[in-house]
Amino acid sequence: MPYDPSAFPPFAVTVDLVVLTVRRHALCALAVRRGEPPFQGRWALPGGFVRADEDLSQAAARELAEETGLRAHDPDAPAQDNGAHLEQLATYGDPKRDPRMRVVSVAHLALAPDLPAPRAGGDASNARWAPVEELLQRDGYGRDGEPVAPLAFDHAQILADGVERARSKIEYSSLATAFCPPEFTVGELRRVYEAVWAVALDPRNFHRKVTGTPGFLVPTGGTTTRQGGRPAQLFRAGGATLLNPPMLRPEV
Amino acid sequence: MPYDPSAFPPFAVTVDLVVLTVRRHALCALAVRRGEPPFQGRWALPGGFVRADEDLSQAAARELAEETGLRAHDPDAPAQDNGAHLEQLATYGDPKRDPRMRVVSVAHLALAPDLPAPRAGGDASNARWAPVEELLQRDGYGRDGEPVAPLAFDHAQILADGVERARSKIEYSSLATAFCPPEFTVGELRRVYEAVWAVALDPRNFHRKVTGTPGFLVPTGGTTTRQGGRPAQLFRAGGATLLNPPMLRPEV
DNA sequence: GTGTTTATCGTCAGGCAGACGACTATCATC
DNA sequence: GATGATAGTCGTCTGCCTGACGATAAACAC
Repeated sequence: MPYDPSAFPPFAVTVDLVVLTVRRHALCALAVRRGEPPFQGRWALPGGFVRADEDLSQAAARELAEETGLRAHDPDAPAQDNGAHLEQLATYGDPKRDPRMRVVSVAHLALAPDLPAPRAGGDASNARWAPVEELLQRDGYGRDGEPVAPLAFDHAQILADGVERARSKIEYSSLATAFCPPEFTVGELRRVYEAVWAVALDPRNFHRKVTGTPGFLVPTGGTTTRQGGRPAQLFRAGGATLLNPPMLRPEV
Repeated sequence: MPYDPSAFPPFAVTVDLVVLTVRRHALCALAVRRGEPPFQGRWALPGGFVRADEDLSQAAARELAEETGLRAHDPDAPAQDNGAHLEQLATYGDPKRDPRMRVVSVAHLALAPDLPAPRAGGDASNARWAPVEELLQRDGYGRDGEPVAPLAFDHAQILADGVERARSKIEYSSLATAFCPPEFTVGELRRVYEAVWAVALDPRNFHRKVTGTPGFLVPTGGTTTRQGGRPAQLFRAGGATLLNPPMLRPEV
């Protein structure tokens, strides 16, 4: 391939974000309403162009901060500093995925605790957390009665890929703690797994597994009652990132 | 983000290939020698520009065919038709990764049986299979005495990521069969695992595991003696793509 | 106090992996 | 043709982990 600037076509490169959180026992993703064509008025994943001097991960972190106010977590920093987990997901480059021009989108996956309220550049009506199950259904009505239209572009595929990545990754990594506040109980962690996998887990076996895996959880000494019932021990995420042996997802 | 063609910088988009195979009990990758600057004369991963009307996977399949003659395997087609496995790996977009201009490279991972001889556009002296261990070492000498220089661009990182993907993916998928010819023995499959993981596995436990996993291997009825010793049963890859429970990689 | 809820500890049986013995079937060599 | 080397295949045993589930503990609502 000789070097000739005219020999290759120019592309626009964007980052799109699959931002996941657990709200009211359901796995939810951040969606923003498109303000202009194409797909005007439809929901889409947040994202934007990569700037000329930006790395891809920098662009993703910048978009994440713009949309949610969350600082991106350095993937190599184990300490839970309330930043969001951010990792590259996959790249989508079908020539027809954007009708305007040739756009290659590098999708990223972010996992965040429930805390933040959406703010799409300050306009809350144009951003929301929606259950992924609702965003991925082809048509019909959401539970608030609003008609559901598929996500813009190929964002339904991107979201599905991100959800699948999250579902499989909490099996063999400690990533589920990224959905939790800095201190959390075993029950809260279990409800994360239950929401992401959409299954019910035995509380006793779950407790044995997570407390018995070295480096997964570190007790902080405190206890709390957030759900009624017996007070629970508080934990922080431990240094371990890989779970060996993994958490087993129940058969479907 | 209003639509304004001048609002985003133009990028060149390439695909780079990590093509892995197992040769002489070692995991090897395809490397090509660069014919022009930058990094002239250095080894690099094969790759090239994505064309204006091509999807990313099409571009990767085209490059793979140009470099090796291998047909890419449809990732959704379970039948082993001697095509190579091809999947997207990750995307690399550091602004300084190519000194000439802003290039975003969508790396792909290909796994192939040992059969093909390298042919970089017909010029065999500019392409070779090299042990990944040799390609990844920072300096020193290869076993043929030739001095070793690091791969061009960020290709050492890309290769390392591809190798790590392959190493982890053969744990929980039947992908190791992609390194084997259409019909193979349990011993040949075991040597694939041993080469990719660089470990020794117990032949008896390995045999029990792979023959006991439903859908992993299908006996063809034939037997063969390729290594001296008792003739071995021949198998084809079964329909299963996910191994449950997974193959366990021995502790390091 | 009583019932409800959640957390935590224990017990038991089944499945699977690692370690390793034993036997089989071919080839090379004497 | 016997002998050893090489490689494949079948079994056994033990320990660990998981799923199912009983029991106890500590809060709150009434």
